[in-house]
Amino acid sequence: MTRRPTIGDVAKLAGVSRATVSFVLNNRPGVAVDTQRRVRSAAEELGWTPSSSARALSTGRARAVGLVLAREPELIGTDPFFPAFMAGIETVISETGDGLMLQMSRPENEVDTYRRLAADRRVDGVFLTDLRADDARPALVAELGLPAVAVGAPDSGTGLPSVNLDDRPAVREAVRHLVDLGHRDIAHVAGPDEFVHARRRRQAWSDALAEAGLPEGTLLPGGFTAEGGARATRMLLERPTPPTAIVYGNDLSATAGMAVAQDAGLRLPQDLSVVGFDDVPLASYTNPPLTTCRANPVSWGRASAQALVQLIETGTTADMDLEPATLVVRGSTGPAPVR
Amino acid sequence: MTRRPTIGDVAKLAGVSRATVSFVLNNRPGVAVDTQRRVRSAAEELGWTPSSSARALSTGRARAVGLVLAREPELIGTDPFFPAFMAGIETVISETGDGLMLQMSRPENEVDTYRRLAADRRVDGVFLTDLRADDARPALVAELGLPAVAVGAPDSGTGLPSVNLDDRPAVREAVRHLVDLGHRDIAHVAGPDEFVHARRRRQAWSDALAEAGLPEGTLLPGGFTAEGGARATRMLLERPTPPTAIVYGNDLSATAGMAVAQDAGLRLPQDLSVVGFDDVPLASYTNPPLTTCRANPVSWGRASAQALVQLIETGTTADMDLEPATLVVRGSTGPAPVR
DNA sequence: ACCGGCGTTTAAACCGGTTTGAATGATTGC
DNA sequence: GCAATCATTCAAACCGGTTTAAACGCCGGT
Repeated sequence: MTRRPTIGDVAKLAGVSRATVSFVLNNRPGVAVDTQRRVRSAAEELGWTPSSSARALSTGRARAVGLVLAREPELIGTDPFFPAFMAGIETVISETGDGLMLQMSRPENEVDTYRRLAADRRVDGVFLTDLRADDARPALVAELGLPAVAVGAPDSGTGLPSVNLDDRPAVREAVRHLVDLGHRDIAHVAGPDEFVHARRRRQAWSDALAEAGLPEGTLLPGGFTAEGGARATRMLLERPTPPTAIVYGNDLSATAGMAVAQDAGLRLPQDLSVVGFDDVPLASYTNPPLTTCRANPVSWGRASAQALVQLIETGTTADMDLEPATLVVRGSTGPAPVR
Repeated sequence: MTRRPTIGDVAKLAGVSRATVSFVLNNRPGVAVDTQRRVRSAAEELGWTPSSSARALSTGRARAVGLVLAREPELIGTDPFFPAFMAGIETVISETGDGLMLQMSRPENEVDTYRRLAADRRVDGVFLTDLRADDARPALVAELGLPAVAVGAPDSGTGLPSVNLDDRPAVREAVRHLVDLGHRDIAHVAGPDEFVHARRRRQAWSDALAEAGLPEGTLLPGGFTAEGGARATRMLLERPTPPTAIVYGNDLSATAGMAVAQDAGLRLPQDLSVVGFDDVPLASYTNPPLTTCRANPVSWGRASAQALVQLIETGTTADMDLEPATLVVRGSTGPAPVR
């Protein structure tokens, strides 16, 4: 196994200095076209590619961005958001040859994870997802001098650029859809309240009820999990007057809720209407097909990556608002039962 | 914003040379304990952490491993395997402060992605997942001199160390379970045949039928997707004599299949038994709860990471076999209907 | 013949660590 | 008392790039 070629080898073969090779590589002006050709063909012949660590050292840029997934391990696999979001990031950064460093951590170690990411300088910037109401990370990245964009935290006073995709229109639309179908008792099985997006969905549900002139609905925590959704559904169905419709924080808890309701002998949607959130691939294949809200996490990842890259390169970037989530009506919602 | 401290700053503050600081950092023997203390407290005071790029440059080790996800974008979010697998990797590499570089690519660009990963030397080794029957990657990583472990390709002549988790016992168990329940016509809705693991599951199904003295069952492609599972199920149900049980390649297609069957008026499990694979979080909350096969992708990730780290550090590592997948019996399987 | 200016190229310093071989001072052996 | 040994420390080279300031060759103008 022969040592892999360095810039010096290329320079020698092309009969120029290392500086010239570097200039050509970064297509800087002021190199004769003939020289450029010689350098390029020498590089090609040797199969030379610059070492990223050497480059990182001299430029001070790691050419990588970081994503921290701070979820309970058992939740990690259940969320369709992250894979799609990462795919969106990738489309942007791979264009410039940048990399994505992934760190997973338990929520309680999150801060240390960011600290290490910053200390090592393995990344030039990070995404802040799953922002919580009282989140320590904005202050942390500011302290560390680490460029960061907040993903989905528009109303924040974080001082960070943020990329937003509004969940609320879809949820409001869902509630209106149910109201139009005659529902008057519409419950919500929410995600963990510390998450900004869970809270926003809850707020949208609550606002929409008020807009429709309805009293406050029943609210139960579902934790974005199947188990939580199932438990909340059981509790709702045990009430003296169960709701006729339930809006869930995500598809996972909605699907589990549907199963619980059917298990209790209810027919969907005749006896109970159900709405989810996410539009997971399975949603059109549940029985009945799940009415749900669809966002576009790929475009979200793409926009977030663009914002972060710009922030890293220029020092500033504008907030961005993506197309809001929309309602997808399928078979799990229907006219309210007559009591 | 003050420049972040370097090893030189620490050395000056501690009153020693940079070499000494480096020795202390890497706890090499031959430094007086008193000096060690001084260096450590100086580092602490300045909040110094070594720059990973500088380190990478001089040691020639990137201290990161790479994972390439070459899936169709629409499939990326549907597989519970990857997040869990990555979580397992993370538990191992984070101990030593290593990082995980994630690259997503379309299957057709996969080779280029590995090439770039190797050329940049951003990673010290890679995981090869989703191995296909005639896979170009083992030869590629050998050519590139890139350490790699094959994830789940035991029978291969790849020459690569591999970490395996046998799917087959669970599938065989599933078929036996169905046979015990009186089923004689057990179909299989398989994953893409180019994947080694999809093929293995199919083979196990087929072998188990033979072992039970049954004729060959009906085989249909389900592509590991909801849509594919639904379509295959429709086709199976349209047959003159539909199977009384279906073993699916994964939970996603199984769940979609259940919905299709119920939609066609079948009661589960009275009219049709269904078995999935993966044991996704939703599996115990479908209606009826899904009988399925459970592997442990977290431990798989952990073992793969250990193997890769050892391979990187020592140049060799032993193949490893993990505990095979097992059958989890729930409500979607029951006695065969009497015809 | 000399000078200024331009386009092109380069030597050398630098990024922040690691590593080697030698220097230093203290201890031991004879 | 002096050389040999040992533990400790350090100066300097090195990793493979980028960048700056200076040098070079060549041209036209006077």
